[in-house]
Parts: sequence; C-alpha cells; structure tokens
Amino acid sequence: MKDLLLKLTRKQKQVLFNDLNYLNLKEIKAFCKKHHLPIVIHIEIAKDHYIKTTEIDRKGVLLARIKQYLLAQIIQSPTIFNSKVISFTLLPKNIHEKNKVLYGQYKNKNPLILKLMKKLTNNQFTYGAISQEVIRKFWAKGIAPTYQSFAKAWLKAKIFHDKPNAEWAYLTDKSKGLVYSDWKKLRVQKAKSVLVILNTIKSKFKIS
DNA sequence: TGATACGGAAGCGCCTACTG
DNA sequence: CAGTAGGCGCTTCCGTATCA
Repeated sequence: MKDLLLKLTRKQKQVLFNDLNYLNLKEIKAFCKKHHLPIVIHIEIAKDHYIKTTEIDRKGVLLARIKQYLLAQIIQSPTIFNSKVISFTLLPKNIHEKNKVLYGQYKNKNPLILKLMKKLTNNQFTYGAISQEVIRKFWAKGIAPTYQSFAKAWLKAKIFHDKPNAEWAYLTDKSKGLVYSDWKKLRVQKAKSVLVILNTIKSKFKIS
C-alpha cells in the first residue's frame, strides 16, 4: 500500500504528523470534505438503516482518520452507533446505576445524570472532554454500558489522563511551558505549513 | 417545509500569575 | 497559603441562515 507522502523523509513525516495537531477543526473538516473522509457520526435507526446525526467526531478521531488515509490511502467508514446503544424515549426520572447509558438519552448537563454519576464517582464526575470520549468509545464499539460501568471507566480514564490529549495543541504546549504571548501566530504558521503539504495531495478513493 | 450548515456563547481542560 | 482570573481551543448547545 503506497502512502501519499512519498516525497517526504521519515523525519518530515514525523513533523507533519505532530503538527497536524495545530490544525483547528475548521481546517480539519475542510480537508476531510475534500477527500471524502467521514466527519459526522451516524446512527442505526432500523436494521441496516443509517442516518447522519448532527454530531461530529472528536478532533483526535478525525486526525487518526487523516493519518490512516495519508499512510495507506484508506478511507475509514464513519463512526456508527448501532441500534443497541440508542434510545429516543424519555430518560426515566428514577435512573439508577444498573440502567444503560444510551445515545439519545444521555445528555451533557442533565442534572439527574450528573447527580447519579457524582454518586458513583465519589463526587468527582464532571461533564467534559473525558466523559464524552469515554462514552463515545463504548457506543462506537456497540456497547451501552450501565451507569455503574460508565462511572468506573470514567474514573479510570480520569487517572490515565495525566496530560492533555496530543490534539489539544494549546494545552499540550502550555503543559510543556512552550506558550508565549504569540502562540496564536505560532498555530497559524504551523497550520499553514501543514496545509501546504496537504494541499499537494489529490483526492483518492478507497473505502475500507 | 424540513434538513443541513454555520456561528456565537458557555463550560471544560491546564498552567501561570495575581489577589487577599 | 489558598483561591481565582486570564489565556486559548474544543465541545456542546442553541439560534439563525441556507439549501433543496
């Protein structure tokens, strides 16, 4: 399988792959659209019947997809939540830890869910990047965890998460002490040189 | 009209620097 | 010393714009 970056040295590829993190979501979306890489999450509303949601994959997921495309010319299929992990019936008022966390019912900021999750995590749970990452990973695998196992997974992820995700460029630089007054300029510069390389690539099709 | 895309606002995540 | 505001991007939410 040929990759699309033949002209680059190994070192240059390393730099490129690292600097992809400096692209913002708008730039990433534009590249994905041009090359027909999926952006939007799909759900299965009936057997083998899929529709788009309004939700897009996280930045890290999109970047992984782009890397796979650059290296192997493979266009991965979109993230799909199958019917087993979905429900659009109203969230029960008396949810408890044995209930399943389902797409369509689980909503950020829902106070009932927050209360339950706080209870199950020794008051540590917050709605944020980690919670979203954890639950989407479950759903993408076709698993609807109970609130109890979601809480357990969240606590584990929280401990594991000792530094910002690589794709959060600003926070990563910040944690390394590399953020100075003109970080925004740095981001634009890095993004520009990444885009110069990416723009040399013609769109290809190969569905995995 | 319904579906989709876009845009702004608010909260999270992290560290530094400041305030009391 | 503890607490908090500032800085920036990502995510989510929600209202508005656009398209078929």
